[in-house]
Amino acid sequence: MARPASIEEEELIARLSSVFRDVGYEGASLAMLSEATGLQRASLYHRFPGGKQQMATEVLTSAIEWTRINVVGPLTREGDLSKRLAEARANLREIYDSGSKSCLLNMLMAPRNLGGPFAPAIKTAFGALIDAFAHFAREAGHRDGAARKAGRRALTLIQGSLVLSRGLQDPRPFREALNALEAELFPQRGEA
Amino acid sequence: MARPASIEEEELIARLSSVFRDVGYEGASLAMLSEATGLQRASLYHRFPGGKQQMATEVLTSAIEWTRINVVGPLTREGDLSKRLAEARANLREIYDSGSKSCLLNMLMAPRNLGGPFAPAIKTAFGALIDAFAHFAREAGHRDGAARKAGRRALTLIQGSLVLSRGLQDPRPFREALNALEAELFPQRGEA
DNA sequence: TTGACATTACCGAACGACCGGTATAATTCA
DNA sequence: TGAATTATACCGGTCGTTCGGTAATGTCAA
Repeated sequence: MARPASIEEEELIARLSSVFRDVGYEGASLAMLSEATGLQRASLYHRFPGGKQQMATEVLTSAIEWTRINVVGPLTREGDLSKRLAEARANLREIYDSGSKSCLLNMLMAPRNLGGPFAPAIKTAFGALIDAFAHFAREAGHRDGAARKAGRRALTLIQGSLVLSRGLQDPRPFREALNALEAELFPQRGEA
Repeated sequence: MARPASIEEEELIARLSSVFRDVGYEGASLAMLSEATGLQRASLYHRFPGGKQQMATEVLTSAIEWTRINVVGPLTREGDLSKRLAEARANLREIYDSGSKSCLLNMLMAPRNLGGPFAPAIKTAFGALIDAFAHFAREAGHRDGAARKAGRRALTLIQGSLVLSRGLQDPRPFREALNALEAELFPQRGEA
């Protein structure tokens, strides 16, 4: 068909993702993206005719898909609750490198802060994650309202701990947040 | 002395801060900063010979000072615990506009993600906030280790809720986080 | 097999626009 | 006036983007 790509789509997206996660959308220059991927700027435009914005969009789509599979999946499928939560937690720990890497959803929020091109996707992604956590909490014995609150809290803890861990350069907040998930999602003594 | 400044230092910093909070350091152009302040670029350089970086540094310093006075202060001074916490909460709610505005410390973390020019100040600021919350938790009856953990958790909730509230365009996570502070910092039945 | 040709992947060079920053003249007030 | 402040014009550099061209691969008829 065509000359074999020197870099496959998947790896390409991964490398672009790494840049956007590190420096954000505005901070990511074509020079950086070129260097990170090994492709010249013009070559990037061959793969992504829509330019930088398309790159970020595809990276974002890929990240959301990853979340759907590796977090929402375990939280909402059938099976042992503890195992499912442990799996989601392990996946989160890996992708955030124990808290040293930031969340793409947070890094892409800045551009034109409200109404930016990524805002709808981010909103949907956050919503899906909260729903998944809430579904899990519901299944774990929480009542509806409390389950939704627990879902929001779970995601709040994760996002906040990523901010803190990066700012303090200390993995502890992220680790503590992951460990706290169990207590957050399973009703404790005295809770409904 | 000199011609009366058409805009005072305090207001100037506030307007610069607003831009950096909205679009981050890389996203803030001198054109934006000029328009937000009503000052021409050259005038900004008269006030800030160090350029954009100095503007961001002074904005950051000002924000940290604000935090020291309006959050750390109430949390660590003497007096009724509930009143002090309520005051800190009210100040937080106001500066974050009920969750619709983002945290400067988070927005200035991106530039050269690790080892950036703002990283040390951010680290110190986060540390001071955690210490203040921990001090409060300790005073509220928590034991040392638990108090420090509660301090980290309090800041984690605030930062995470800001991320969520902005991403979801929904003030609820931030409001819930503020409301949760009491339960986080005061030992609950069953806790040490 | 071979040659013609379309398709694809990639790159070098250049574009206009805007970046952060500066020099200098005009303006404004004590 | 003289000092402080602003306004204007400009600088080199980098931004995101585009274009023309080259090399590699695939198709297919001869």
